[in-house]
Amino acid sequence: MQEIQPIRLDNQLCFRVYTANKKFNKFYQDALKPFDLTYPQYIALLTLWENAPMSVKKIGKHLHLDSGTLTPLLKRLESHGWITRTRSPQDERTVIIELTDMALNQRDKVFDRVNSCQNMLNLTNDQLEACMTALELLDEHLDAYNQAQKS
Amino acid sequence: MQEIQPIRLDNQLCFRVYTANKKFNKFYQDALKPFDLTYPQYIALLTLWENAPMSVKKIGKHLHLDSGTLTPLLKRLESHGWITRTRSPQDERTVIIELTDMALNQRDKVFDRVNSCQNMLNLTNDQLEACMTALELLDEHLDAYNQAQKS
DNA sequence: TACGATTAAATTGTAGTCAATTATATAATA
DNA sequence: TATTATATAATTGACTACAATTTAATCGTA
Repeated sequence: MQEIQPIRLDNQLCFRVYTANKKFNKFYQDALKPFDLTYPQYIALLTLWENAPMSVKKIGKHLHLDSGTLTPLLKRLESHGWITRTRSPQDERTVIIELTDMALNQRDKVFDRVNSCQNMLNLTNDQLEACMTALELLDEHLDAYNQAQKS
Repeated sequence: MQEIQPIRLDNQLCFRVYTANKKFNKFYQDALKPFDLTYPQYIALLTLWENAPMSVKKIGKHLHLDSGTLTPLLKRLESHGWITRTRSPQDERTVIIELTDMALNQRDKVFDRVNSCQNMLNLTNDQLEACMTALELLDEHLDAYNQAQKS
């Protein structure tokens, strides 16, 4: 006969991640308030600052988001003047996202603000490294599980 | 003159947490599929299995969720037969959530299924502990920041 | 060339999240 | 006691997130 392991919420790693994610959201809500950006909009801009111009598909690959999430999000960024959306003349299926001058001009201001907020988190490099390592490991194992379940 | 630290998405701890959270969601979507539960519904049940009966307010304190999230979520759990929602006769403002017999009967089956899926993650106790510790630390620092910004 | 498969975005529907407001009940107090 | 303040849920609106479907364009191939 099998012994059932009772599950306590506070012991659960998933709940720690879930909670940390929400607190990070709040953190960035404060950090990004001067720019009227949400966290998902911010990470979309982050990848664009690195790689623009990009197709919606490519952005989705970087952020693990599909068009159901990205299309409205990008329309909001467009209406706020951060990006432009244009169909590629070479392939009319793809939409090319480019950064506006405003987005390029604001980049360092955003970086500056975020960096200074991050400094206020008072995490040492060692602590930060330990967190990154732990999450990378977790990521790998979750990937392996999710991959295995697809088949 | 100040040097601006460029921000790369893949280096960002927030993005690791954001990604891990989504992968955990997918993990639990698979684990909970036999019970037709979402992850937020599952953690609501977890705290109820520990503490029921509970008011909506008290559940919200445990999960860091407000009534805007909980009211519809609990209505779904009710319509699927997991819980009952009744106004307290002592204080008509509060709604008391109780578990149904079905929820009590299913508890061990859910635990069993989740435990066996967690085993498939192949994380050693040491690795699990390291992740928990890292996230607890992160939690504290995020709390400290968010608390400081309120004033 | 024409037709079937594939691909990229957009759309639709369901669910979660939070801020802000509203409705109702209870508590505090003038 | 009447009025004000406070507390609890519910509601509304905006934004994510994802599964499933739809639309349109492109590719492969018979």
